[in-house]
Amino acid sequence: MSKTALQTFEPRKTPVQARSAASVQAILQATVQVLLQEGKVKLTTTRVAQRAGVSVGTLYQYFPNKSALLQALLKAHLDGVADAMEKACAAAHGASLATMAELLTSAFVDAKFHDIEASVALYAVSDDVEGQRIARQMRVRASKAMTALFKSAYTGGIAEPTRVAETLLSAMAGVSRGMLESGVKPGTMAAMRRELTVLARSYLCASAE
Amino acid sequence: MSKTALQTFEPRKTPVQARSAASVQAILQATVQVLLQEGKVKLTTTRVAQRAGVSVGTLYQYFPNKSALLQALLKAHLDGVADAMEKACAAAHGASLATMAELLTSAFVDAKFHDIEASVALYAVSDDVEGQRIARQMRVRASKAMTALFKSAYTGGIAEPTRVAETLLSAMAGVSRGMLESGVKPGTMAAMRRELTVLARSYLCASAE
DNA sequence: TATTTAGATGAAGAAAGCTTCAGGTTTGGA
DNA sequence: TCCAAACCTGAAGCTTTCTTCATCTAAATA
Repeated sequence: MSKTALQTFEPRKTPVQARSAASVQAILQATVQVLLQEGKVKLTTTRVAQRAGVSVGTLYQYFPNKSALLQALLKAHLDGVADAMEKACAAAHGASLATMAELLTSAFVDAKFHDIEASVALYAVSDDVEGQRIARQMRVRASKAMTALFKSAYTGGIAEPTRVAETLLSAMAGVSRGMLESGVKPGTMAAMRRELTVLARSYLCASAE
Repeated sequence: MSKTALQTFEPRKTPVQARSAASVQAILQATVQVLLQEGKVKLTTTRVAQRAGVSVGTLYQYFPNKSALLQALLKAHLDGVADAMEKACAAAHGASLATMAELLTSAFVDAKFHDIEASVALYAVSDDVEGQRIARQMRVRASKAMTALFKSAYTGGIAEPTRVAETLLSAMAGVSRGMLESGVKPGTMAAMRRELTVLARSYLCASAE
């Protein structure tokens, strides 16, 4: 086994006492804060530790390296989104396309805007090579579930369910991103939700044979 | 004036001989290549210069710093997209919503996929703080033009042209990104073009009063 | 209470990158 | 041909960051 190629990203130690669990939480939150306020280029392990109120050594006790810290954060976030989408697909099984559109957009928006700060901050992380891999996994999970859902459609089936699923998912992701990156205002958010529903519904219905 | 705050991003020197113009071109292309093959974290000025076949010193003769190099690349790319969108809006003025949908998606896809390598590579750049600023400027230009276009719609006007413009633009961006980041295959591209047109047309028509 | 285990600390080693600049080469005009 | 301007070079200074580890403190356990 090559020495350099093998790089573990597993946590070095799992917290067993309450004290250390708090440290880990503080570190994760601090990472989001630093990402938002300083940007990814200025994110250093020392700075994160400082803001979390712990020492660098503590950080390295739970995360083997800086990259693992960022990946853990991104994975947790995207897993949440994928979970939400799968749940929504299960709930919408057999419904009409219009209902599917509503449930899917609701689930996506809720999941993505649940922790707005993290969502915004993590865009900076998702473009690293490893970040892209994680994002892709999430897309695969979601679009698989959506494809299966479309096949179960109550009225007029969709000719190319996979393609439609991927397109719709990307579109929702794009619209959310556009909004998150240009600053979310409470009022605008409700409007976006509506637009996204309109978009999803009209696209799905247009895709039905 | 603060010493640190003032940072110029203007080129240090403008090429006047053919030799230097070639160097600049080589550097820009090399940047894309390094970005694609090594990723942004491993992109160093030395590596870029090496791949371009020049020395670091030469690089710094035309770009005041690493950030300026990346920004120049991103700006050129996004300016191209914004130009294309404005042109398409001018061409579609007064047409039907369906025609608008087709012209807008065509323009966007053509511009974005004109230089696929650069498009893919530059996603990694667009998430830096300065990159986001540049991306925002492009979005503003495009959505302004689109808003004006929608107001000129031949049949049934759109109630909230600005919101619809921003939503559609983000959706197109999202779908393109999804495709570019998961690897473009020639066949799939034509399909995506169709899906995007369907999406745009159905969304625009659904948004008409 | 004594002992062991978990957790925390932060100075410092090591590595890497950005940027400069003094000096060399090429080009184009006079 | 000769000179000035444009262009190129790359070793090295300076800074920054990651990561380790010997040492200390707190908690749990017997």
